[in-house]
Amino acid sequence: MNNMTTYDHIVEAADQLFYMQGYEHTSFADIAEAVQISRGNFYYHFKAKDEILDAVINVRLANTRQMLEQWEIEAKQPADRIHSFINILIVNRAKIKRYGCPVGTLSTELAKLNHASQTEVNELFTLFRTWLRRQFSLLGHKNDADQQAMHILARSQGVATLASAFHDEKFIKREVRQMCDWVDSLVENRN
Amino acid sequence: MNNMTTYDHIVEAADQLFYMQGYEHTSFADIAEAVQISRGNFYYHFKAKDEILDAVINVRLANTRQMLEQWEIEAKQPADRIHSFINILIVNRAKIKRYGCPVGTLSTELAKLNHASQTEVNELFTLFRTWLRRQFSLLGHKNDADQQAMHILARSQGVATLASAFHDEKFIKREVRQMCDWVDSLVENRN
DNA sequence: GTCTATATTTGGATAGAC
DNA sequence: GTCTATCCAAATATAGAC
Repeated sequence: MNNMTTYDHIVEAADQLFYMQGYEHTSFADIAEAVQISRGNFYYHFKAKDEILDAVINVRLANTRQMLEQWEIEAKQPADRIHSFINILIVNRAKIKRYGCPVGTLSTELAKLNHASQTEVNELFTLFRTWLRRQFSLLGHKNDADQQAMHILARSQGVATLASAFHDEKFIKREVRQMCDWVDSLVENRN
Repeated sequence: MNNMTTYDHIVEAADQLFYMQGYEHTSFADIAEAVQISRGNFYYHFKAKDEILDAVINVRLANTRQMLEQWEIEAKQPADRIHSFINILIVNRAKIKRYGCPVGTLSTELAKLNHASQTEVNELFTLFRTWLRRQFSLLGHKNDADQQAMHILARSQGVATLASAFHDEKFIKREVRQMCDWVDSLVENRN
């Protein structure tokens, strides 16, 4: 990946910094230092800070779509696919413990800033929601698939928030197990 | 309540603005306008912005303690008390839909700012956690009372986050009912 | 494409009059 | 206690050289 353009480097660094420090708290100076370019150089690639945010969101959207596709390929059973979703809490637990969920925290911040890109960030949530809904539907829960999707999304968000507040990885593991068990119980109930 | 001091007015306005706009995004100018005082006047009451935050947190801690005491007086059964907790999602649903949970969102923001007052904000979470733990214990779940407390805290947080992202009050009501039912099921299992 | 220099604005904070 | 005036630092953004 050494054929990455400066544009890509900026977006990549901004992505990480927005996650770790928050969008507003991250300055051009911060990003410039991470990418090792001058502040002035930014404005060749972006008109304003908002545009970097949009670029970051678009990258996240693309990555998320790819990840969801991958999970669908890797697991044939919808229950296993939902497990894959729940398991990102485990896979990313180190960062979640420090910075929370990248989607949830950005969504929350932009809501308070009343930022124009709120809708686009929430599209990230919608991506997960729609994908989960389809899996629950395949599981045989056609009537309440969307409600189950929202339910598991919410629980994941809550786990990320509290794990971050209490810096507690064991809590993550415990809740993840509970959620997976709950998904499995849905399968059994169908039979 | 007209015998409130300027100090009180500042803290009250800051409390609301920190909730609605976030801590960092709220400027002295914002608070000054809300309280109708000059910017310079702040520094008679507070040495720095951080001190206003501390004052806000202390007020929230006091209010929370009082609220928890009240719930304990109003309801004799632990299950009903836990219902009272869950029901703040309904009571405050209009604001939650717009700004999320005042505790969770502040905790998340301060974590990203790596702010010195993180610990104090999380004391708010601990207040709820300890109180809930006691109720679950009284319910007969002595062994896993703390886990139940964390579980219901996390679910509340998740509901607040998603309700805010999707601006969905019906979702709040549905999840609140589920949580209350879950608490009731714990009572039945004990018998 | 990238840099340096600089303009502009905002926000936190201080000094001192009233 | 409250105000006005002001300082200082940081942050976004622009201009123009290389």
